[in-house]
Amino acid sequence: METKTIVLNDIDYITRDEKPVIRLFGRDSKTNENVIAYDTTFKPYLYILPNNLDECLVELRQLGIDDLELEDKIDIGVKREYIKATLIHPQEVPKLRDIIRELPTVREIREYDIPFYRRYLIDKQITPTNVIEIHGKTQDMDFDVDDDVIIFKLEENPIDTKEIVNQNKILSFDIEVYNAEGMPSAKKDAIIMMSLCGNNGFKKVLSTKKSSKDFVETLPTEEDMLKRFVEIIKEENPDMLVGYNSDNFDLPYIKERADTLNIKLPLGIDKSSIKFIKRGFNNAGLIRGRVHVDLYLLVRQYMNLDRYTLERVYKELFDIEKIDVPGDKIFEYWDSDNELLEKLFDYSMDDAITTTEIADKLTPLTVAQTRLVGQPLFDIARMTTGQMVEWYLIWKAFEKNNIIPNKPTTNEYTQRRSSKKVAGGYVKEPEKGLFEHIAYLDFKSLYPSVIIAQNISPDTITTDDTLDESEYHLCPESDYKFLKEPKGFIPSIIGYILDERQRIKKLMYEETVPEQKKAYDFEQQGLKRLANSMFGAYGYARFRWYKKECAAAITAWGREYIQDAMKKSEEYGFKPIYADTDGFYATYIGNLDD
DNA sequence: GGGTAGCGGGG
DNA sequence: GTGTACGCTACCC
Repeated sequence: METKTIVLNDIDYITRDEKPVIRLFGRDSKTNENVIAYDTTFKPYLYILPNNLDECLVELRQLGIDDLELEDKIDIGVKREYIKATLIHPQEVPKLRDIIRELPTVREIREYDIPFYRRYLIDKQITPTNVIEIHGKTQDMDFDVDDDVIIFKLEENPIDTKEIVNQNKILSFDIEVYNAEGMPSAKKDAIIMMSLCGNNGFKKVLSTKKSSKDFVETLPTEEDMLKRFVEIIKEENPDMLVGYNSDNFDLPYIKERADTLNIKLPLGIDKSSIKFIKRGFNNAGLIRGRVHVDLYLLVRQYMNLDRYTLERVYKELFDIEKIDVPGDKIFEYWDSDNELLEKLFDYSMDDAITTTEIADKLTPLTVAQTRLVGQPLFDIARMTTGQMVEWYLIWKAFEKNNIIPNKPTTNEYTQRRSSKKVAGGYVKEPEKGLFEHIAYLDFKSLYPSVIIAQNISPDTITTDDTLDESEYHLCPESDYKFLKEPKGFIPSIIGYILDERQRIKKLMYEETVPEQKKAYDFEQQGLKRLANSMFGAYGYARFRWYKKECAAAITAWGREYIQDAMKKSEEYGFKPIYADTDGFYATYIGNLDD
């Protein structure tokens, strides 16, 4: 048996002999070769809570489901016995679950909608972007792959070494398109330039026109340009392919152009073309085995701006104006064949360069979040913070033997959405006037602290009126009660996140190697975001652990905390003049010489 | 006020 | 893909 260590970039599954085959895509951490490790042993499953265990087992066997085991799992604080039904193929699950759900002996089904590759990552406890140790042998499989890709058959579970790679190789790309008739259409408007820029210094603009600029490479036709584009991506073999709005513009355009010109686009490690995955209201451009990140989505998540154009974002982050060519004039610059064309080359190059610079600044946080949440970087880069919280909790639920709550049905979802909104933080309108000796006092992570201190969790909320007052926390402004013991699922996880953050911050301050110091900084930022998003998630209608009462209790206690703090400050000679949620401004009116 | 249509980024 | 989906603002009645 051989052992390899790979940086885990991506994961999927394919079907062979009607059985699923998990594929881990990675890069050998020593030789840098591309590796696909496959696992034929992993099977899909779901949980069934029976009304009548024995009868239910009979009914399931009648359906031909005979790989059945009994397992104790905790459901929102209550231990129950579930039937774990293991199936052959993931695509059976949606078909069978509807039948199983309707069986008279079945009370409820669980964990029937966890994508197969995510299930694998969770169950094997391996994390994308980490270094993974794999055991098995180099053995061919009928994957269509490039010659230099190593195919590896897993014979044991992969092991997460927890080792991380601090610097990812980034290659950004951008295209310019002929647009004499307004927004271009890929059916008729050619791609005129394709720019590429790596964080290793690689810079190139491909075009069908000539230039004296050394970064320009001229190709005879658009077809040749597209082929060269594929070639460069294979040669550079980056950890991350980055574009700006590339999910919805560049990649769809490139794909449609290739289709129109009737040429192949073997960008994936398995020689596959770009695929589009429907995610919400827009596409995600997937290049198999490589990680495509659309920076626009990260920028939307991390920055709060009036507009999110590349220019605006670049100015905000670096305080430098980008080379500008008005979008609707691009075809005029192209047709000019004079210095305007030269300016267009510069503009095209600059778009890719700035994209790389922004990526270098923002993606380390996304990679840190990937490692915390344990899902693929491709997915994390397209998740909202609420979804990240959910997948983090799903991972933790597995660790703590908690069964995962179901996603809300459409009915539950619309009900939640239409129900009255939870009251927010306390706001004191600012007092008019000019004040001296202003102090700002605020709570460090107010809501996470409230959740922990009051043990606010779906599994600790109680309506039991026989309890003694000493046994629960009573929420102000309402009669919600939360048990003091045992520690709730979510408070214990937030507690862990906050402790972990303190530990990482300590490491960060002690660290002397700048690279590592930065890595710790991104990790603690990721943890902070996770802790702070937990409150919002309680009120997010699509959240599996949604609990309006918890959200309401958190803000109610939050209001109490801040108002108490304001009162207390008055005893020390302060007069609060403005407050919002977790902090307030106060003017010092006591004697400063005291 | 409640409801829905439209839009973001990209050229 | 163990598919089915955002969140805000403008404008309407």
